[in-house]
Amino acid sequence: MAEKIPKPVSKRLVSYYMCLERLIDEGVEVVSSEELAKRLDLKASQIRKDLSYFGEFGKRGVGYNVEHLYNAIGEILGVKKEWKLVVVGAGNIGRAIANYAVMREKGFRIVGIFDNDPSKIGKEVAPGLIVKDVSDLERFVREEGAEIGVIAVPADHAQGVAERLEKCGILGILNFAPVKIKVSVPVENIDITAALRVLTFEIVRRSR
Amino acid sequence: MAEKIPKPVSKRLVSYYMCLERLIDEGVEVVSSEELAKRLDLKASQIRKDLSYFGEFGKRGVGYNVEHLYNAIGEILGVKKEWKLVVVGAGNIGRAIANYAVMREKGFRIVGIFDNDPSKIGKEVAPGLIVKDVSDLERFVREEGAEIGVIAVPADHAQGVAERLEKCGILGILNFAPVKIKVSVPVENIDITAALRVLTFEIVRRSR
DNA sequence: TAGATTGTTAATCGATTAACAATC
DNA sequence: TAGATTGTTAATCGATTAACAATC
Repeated sequence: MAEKIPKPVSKRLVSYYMCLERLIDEGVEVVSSEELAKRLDLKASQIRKDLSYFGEFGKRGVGYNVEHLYNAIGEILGVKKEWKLVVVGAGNIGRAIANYAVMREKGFRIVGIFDNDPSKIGKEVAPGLIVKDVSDLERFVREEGAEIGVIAVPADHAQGVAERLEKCGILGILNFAPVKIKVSVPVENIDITAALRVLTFEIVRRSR
Repeated sequence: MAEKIPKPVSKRLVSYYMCLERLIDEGVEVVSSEELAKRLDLKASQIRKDLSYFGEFGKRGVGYNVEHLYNAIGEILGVKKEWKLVVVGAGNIGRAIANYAVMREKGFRIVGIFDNDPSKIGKEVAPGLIVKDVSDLERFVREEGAEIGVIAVPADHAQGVAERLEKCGILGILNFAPVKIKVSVPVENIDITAALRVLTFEIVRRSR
């Protein structure tokens, strides 16, 4: 331990967590790294290695207690807590996020949504969620103690919004704008157009 | 050349393409790998190496002609063409995709959207886009010659939908459901909840 | 105890980067 | 020509995997 954790581990950790959730639903109580590997299309040794960065969670000769491992990974991922989100941008993506009920179930609660378009401000875009003026962003984030900022504004506004979020104490950013954001807090990017381009590249490549 | 292309190259290729688009907007005519690297936060030698898998695009001592490289990468990515998409699932995500105008501008045209919920079928969810019964999916895909399927259904239906799409000749899948889909065509995954979990993991990790 | 499966080490594999000859 | 920057090789770095001792 105290070893450096390879970057791909975090994504896999999330996939382990989701797989264990499913195993709990199925009523499975104990699972081996081999069985997990089969379900996730990975190597068993990779799963054991990944887990070893965080501790020892299994019983030799037996496997992993599903519920115990699930809780342990949940702890590592910061799942316990309810996270408060603000969404900046009330266009298509912002509104879809605001209405994406699954997030709430998983512990991500949207506490505010903002836009600079006067025709959008004041509108209720999801049950109980009224679009606020983005000029009120900083005050709101501080008062509500929001921790995650979701950027759903056009590309040319994304960096500016990110800097504002960073300054008022946001801990992490989920960015839907197709630009590389430079801030000191962690950023996760979701770029639908980029994903489509990677897909068409793969399609074109295979057809040769 | 004829060398195996590392997996991360495709994502970077897309980022080069987007960066060159911006450079064209800025009126820049020639760019060095050094300048590109600075903008994308990469190493210049990585960019040169990546490009070398596909050919020679620069002039030694000079750099790359922005427009020429842009077109060359566009060719590699399969950008020229207009791609026809069908969206399966007319919930929040499906509808957001249907309304995401940016995609159309980039050459991704949504030709159909499907659901199995009778209360949704027949509704117009985007200008000119009426939700169709998913039982009509196969016929429609074949007749329209749709190439890309977007899966925006709940996790437990995703694999089934994917297999149906595969069978009727879809060339690639963009999957929003939080499950690993097993088909022989290329799949790109977008999982918002998973991205949020990776983000909170990073937040929790840094706070230690 | 015998069989199974973990946790961990060491070997392998793949991707990135530095360095430099080629050449504009 | 001299200076700059590419394309490519070889060295380095990091991640994955096989193998196995530890142990349930």
